[in-house]
Amino acid sequence: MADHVSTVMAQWERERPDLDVTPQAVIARLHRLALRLTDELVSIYAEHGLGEGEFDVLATLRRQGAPYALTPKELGEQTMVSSGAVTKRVDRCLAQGWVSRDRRDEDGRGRRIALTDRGRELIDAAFTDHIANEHRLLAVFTAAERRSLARLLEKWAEQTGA
Amino acid sequence: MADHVSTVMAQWERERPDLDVTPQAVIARLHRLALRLTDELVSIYAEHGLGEGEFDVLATLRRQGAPYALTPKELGEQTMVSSGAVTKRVDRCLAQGWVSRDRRDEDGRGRRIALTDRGRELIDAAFTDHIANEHRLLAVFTAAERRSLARLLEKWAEQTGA
DNA sequence: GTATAATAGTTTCCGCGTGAGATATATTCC
DNA sequence: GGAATATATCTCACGCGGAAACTATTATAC
Repeated sequence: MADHVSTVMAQWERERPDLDVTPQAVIARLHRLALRLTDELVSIYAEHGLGEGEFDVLATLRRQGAPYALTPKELGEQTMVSSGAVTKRVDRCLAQGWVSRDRRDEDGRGRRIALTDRGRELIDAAFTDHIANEHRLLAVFTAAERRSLARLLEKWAEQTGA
Repeated sequence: MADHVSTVMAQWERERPDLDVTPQAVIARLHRLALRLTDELVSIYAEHGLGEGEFDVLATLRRQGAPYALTPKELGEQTMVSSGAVTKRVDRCLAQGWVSRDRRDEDGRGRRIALTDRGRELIDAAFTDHIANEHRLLAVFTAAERRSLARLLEKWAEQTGA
């Protein structure tokens, strides 16, 4: 039984025999898989009342270690979203009492976003479930396959410009 | 030089030594990579005046072969977006004269979305560039690595429910 | 054959991210 | 020290997709 991407590739080979569409075996599959995995991950976030953006913010702060704080700029760099998105994500976390937002005294332009106790408890619980979920999603693979996949993805990411 | 994901994993190991975060080596990398690749692909679509949604619609119709037509339902299934999104994507393509939308006589509920000549010329040009772009993005890898990566992704997708 | 259910698309409202501008504060250069 | 520039953040209009409600048509049940 051919998967969707194989079918698509066969169609292209018939329609555009002048092109070598073999890259799709990697690129199209990777994108479809990423979409599907995102759905799986998001469903766990939702069990904790979190959207993807909120999870992203809280987890990023949490893994910095005490005192669990970053500037909006750092937050944006680590989570790969625009400054406007950071503001709104933080606004939402703020409304729920998961983070605080203070002016930094060293630099009046800067802010300091920090986890509250409630935020920390929440992300600790959610992250525990999240990791269990990732283990479940990877259960298809042997340890060797996982290493191999991780290595290939790392190599690719590094090339593309980490 | 460690990549971003390695850094993140090291942070989690320090902060949450109770968890085995190794799955992130695969899952987080895959997601970051997918984001980055999407940007690269979209920039080529944009050179042809296409957004991702429009490219998706036109390419899906094109690869069906003559007469390059599908129903909105089929279009939605193949491109993994909601029915509302299909309507709007088709609206946009329609406004540019790239597709037509007719009532199907066998079933008055159904529609038939078909490529126009202009739409076909456009997607043929755009897709040629798109595939060249994918080759460029995969140039990092040896043929064996590409096969290996394709196989691992296929296995995973198949498990997750194609 | 008519009522009911199923199916195909469309519309509407909403949430979220982007990107350009606006604002406030810092820094640099004379 | 003041003007010009740079930096950090926020604001806002916009585009896009999701989900549910709605419309139109067809299929099913009796």
